[in-house]
Amino acid sequence: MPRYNPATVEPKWQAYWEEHQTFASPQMPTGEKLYALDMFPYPSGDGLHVGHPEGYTATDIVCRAARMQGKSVLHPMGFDAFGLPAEEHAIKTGEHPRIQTEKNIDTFRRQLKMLGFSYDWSRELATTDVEYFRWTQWIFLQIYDTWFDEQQQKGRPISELPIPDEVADAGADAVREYRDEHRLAFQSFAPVNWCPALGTVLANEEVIDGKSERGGHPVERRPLRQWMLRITAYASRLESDLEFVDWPESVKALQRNWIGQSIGAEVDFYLGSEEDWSLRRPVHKFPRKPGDDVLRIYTTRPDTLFGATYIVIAPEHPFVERLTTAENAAAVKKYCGQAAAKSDLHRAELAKEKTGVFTGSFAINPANGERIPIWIADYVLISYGTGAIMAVPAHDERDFEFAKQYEIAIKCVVKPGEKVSHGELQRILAGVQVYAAHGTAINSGEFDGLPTAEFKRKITESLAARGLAREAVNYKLRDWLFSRQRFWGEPFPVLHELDDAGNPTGRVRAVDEADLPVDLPHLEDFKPHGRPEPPLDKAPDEWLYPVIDGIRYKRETNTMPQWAGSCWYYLRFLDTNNSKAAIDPTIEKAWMPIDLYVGGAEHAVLHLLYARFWHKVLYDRGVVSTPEPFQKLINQGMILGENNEKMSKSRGNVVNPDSVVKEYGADSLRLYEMFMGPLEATKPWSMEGVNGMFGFLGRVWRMIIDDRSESIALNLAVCDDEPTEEAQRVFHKTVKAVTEDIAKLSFNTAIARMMEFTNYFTKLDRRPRAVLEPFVLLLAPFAPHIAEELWRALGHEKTLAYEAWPIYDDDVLAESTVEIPVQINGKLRGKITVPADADAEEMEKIARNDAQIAPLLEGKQVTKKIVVPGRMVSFVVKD
RNA sequence: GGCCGAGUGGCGGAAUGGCAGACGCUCUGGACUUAAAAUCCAGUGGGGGGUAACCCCCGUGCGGGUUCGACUCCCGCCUCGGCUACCA
Repeated sequence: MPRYNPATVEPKWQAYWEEHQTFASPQMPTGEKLYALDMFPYPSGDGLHVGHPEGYTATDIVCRAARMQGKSVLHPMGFDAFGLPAEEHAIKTGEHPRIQTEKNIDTFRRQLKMLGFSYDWSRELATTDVEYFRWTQWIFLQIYDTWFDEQQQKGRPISELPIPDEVADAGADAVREYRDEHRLAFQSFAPVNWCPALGTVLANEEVIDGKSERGGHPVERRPLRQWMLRITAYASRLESDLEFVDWPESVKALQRNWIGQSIGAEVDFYLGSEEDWSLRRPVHKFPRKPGDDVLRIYTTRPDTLFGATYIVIAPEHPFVERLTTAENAAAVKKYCGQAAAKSDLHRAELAKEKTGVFTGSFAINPANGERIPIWIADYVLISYGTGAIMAVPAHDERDFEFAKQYEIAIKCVVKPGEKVSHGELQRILAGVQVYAAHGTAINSGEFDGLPTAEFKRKITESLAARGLAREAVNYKLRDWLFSRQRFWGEPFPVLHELDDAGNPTGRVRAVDEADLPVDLPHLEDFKPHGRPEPPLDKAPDEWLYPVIDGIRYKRETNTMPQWAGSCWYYLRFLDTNNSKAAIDPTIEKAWMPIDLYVGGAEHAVLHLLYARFWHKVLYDRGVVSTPEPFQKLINQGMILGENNEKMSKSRGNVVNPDSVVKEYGADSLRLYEMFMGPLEATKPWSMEGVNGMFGFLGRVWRMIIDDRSESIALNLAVCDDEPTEEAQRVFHKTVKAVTEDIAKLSFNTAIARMMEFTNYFTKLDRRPRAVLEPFVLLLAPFAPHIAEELWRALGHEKTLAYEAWPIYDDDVLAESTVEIPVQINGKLRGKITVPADADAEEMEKIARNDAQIAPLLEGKQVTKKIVVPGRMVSFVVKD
């Protein structure tokens, strides 16, 4: 009777593991440790999709194998549970988002357990747990309490910030403001997407073409007081420390790209009319902040200074008003107003045609003393560099486009190298074609003839000596807008002081650590209150207006973004239930860093960058012991639908793991997802493929179990014979391949090797237990339920989870003879069988005498021969 | 436009200088069965030759190159996918 039936086998072993706490990790590792982590999921209402178990199965295999290899394994799971959908649901139904969130978590937990992952469930956490976000708030306070020391390239306590004398002399408020300006968490005004019709602020992804995603109402951009995190301070370290982590080069490239380091120069252009203004500069040197008499620009091509024919400043540049002459005032005002109304995205979409407006003012080019016009255009961004550029239309595509549009002079100062055709060269020299690459300087006075790289260095030095420029480094990375106008997020542990009239004084007070957590308040309902301020403005007064030492405060009503919770969950897993600290330092030292982190490529930039940033702050503040959290990273590939398209509800090609498990069992699902192809590849789903894995597990079952017996009984072929030499070889080959493939995360080939083992032994009617038992152990990480059941049937009482991993012997593997290909003139012409240890001479002799080869060599002259012992023989011949 | 990745049988894939297509799916034929399912056995890149064990030719997106030998390395393209987008 007992055919392979996962429906009975799998729940049985899941219950066993849970009852025996089989996969509980030790608090501290003994011996070698492995911390393998999955990117925890957002528990959406749809439940798990088949993409989730791909990465989860991979780490599970690694962990199960590591346990059998004697390592201390930490393998936890949790939930990134804050998020918009639960809040949207709450707005619609009035039900607290926590209720919906917990329902979804229950579904996810059930599904994860159904798949037999060896998580230590006692460490489960959700970012929405009050006891968890208590420490998220605590970390925010650490960040708030930190400033970045540029000299030391290190975050330090704000109490150690040196206060300049003039600030100290200005009094306590000035000192407080000075500190606030330097904190890694600071307040700033930033535009939000305010939708008056919905009465709420929308996230960027809820705005489509300037309209709300729901209802299509118009959305305006409005500045709002927000919290920012100074991630830019860490840009250099976030960039350079990538060198030390074992990540895919593509992900490193993505992060480097996002950080976007560029090296160039800041150059001051004089705004006044004084003839020899620059003579004053060497005395003063290049000032840290430019004065009102100059416009400071950033360029990566200081070598093109002689070709700068105009200046562009961003519409938001502080000098706009000052530089605009009376006759241009109306046009400038109109232009800047339009630019402000456009979102960044919108601005980019409309970028096909460059627009701008002339201010009426001019600036002096410090390289050649030329007077050039100053324009305003939205293709220059206020948030990058100095918000002002020198435009060199001959050598920059954007400037070229703009100059053509507004008929501004185009002056070629770089002569292209040899790669350019004659016609092109003429066009470039004439200024009718743009040339952005390197070359040789022309029309650049004393610098003529210099190659670009050298020119860059020389002119920067020369201008720097005159106090007109300096080398400068810029980053594309922006400071992190860290607040959201939402209910369902972590409250900030921050209080705003109020004066007697109830208005904010601008003084901010951090909530005492002892008073954490700051829980979310009770709200009567979750409907928008119709103002751009966050929904927590609706909170009851007892929550919103605490009084401390006789001073009345208003709580911060912004909440943290969803990223916050995922920035440090990997630390909390080490010490989940610690009520005294975020994490015990001894435990942290013992388990960190994460040895294997697996997740989707969609998190290659933001999540990983944000988490690395927090980690570095915590490192600087002595909370953690490693500079980087994620030592090795792997992105699992996307699983497409059976039609080769992205899985989505609208395409109707979503595969539900519940139904797959119901029909084939978790082991087949796990095995199939690993067999589909390389972990990192994108690959399409196939139900027939799952069925194929089910068939394989059935063959494994019948190889060991007598499926015609009424009760569980071993197949009659299972015996205590000594395995034959060939059987030994097959077995050892399997052990070696599976062991090595798991280490390489090459699970598809590991499974193929186990299939070969099964094909071989199924054909035998004497199957030695001595190889079947260790085979079951090899299979266990991939298909743990059936492996446990077979292990039990083979007469073992306990779980196999901690049985010693089989070992292989290369000597057993070695065959006495090997088959070697023989090539003539590069073509395969025959095969010879030679002793495995045959030397080159012997192999050549056998090849020459081979019945296939000999006739082909007859009468020919062998001009060259290549013999690789154990590999191949190759002859080059001519008539 | 930029960056990254991928193109190998009917399909998923294997081989990362040395016998292309391991392993699985599909399909075909056979065994078992009253029959079917399940299972087991055999075959399965294309073309050609031989009674036959077998043999020959072509073949890894396209065009060049390096090499005794290239799916693999180099140069130039094409196609598809992902991410990103005026960063001076």
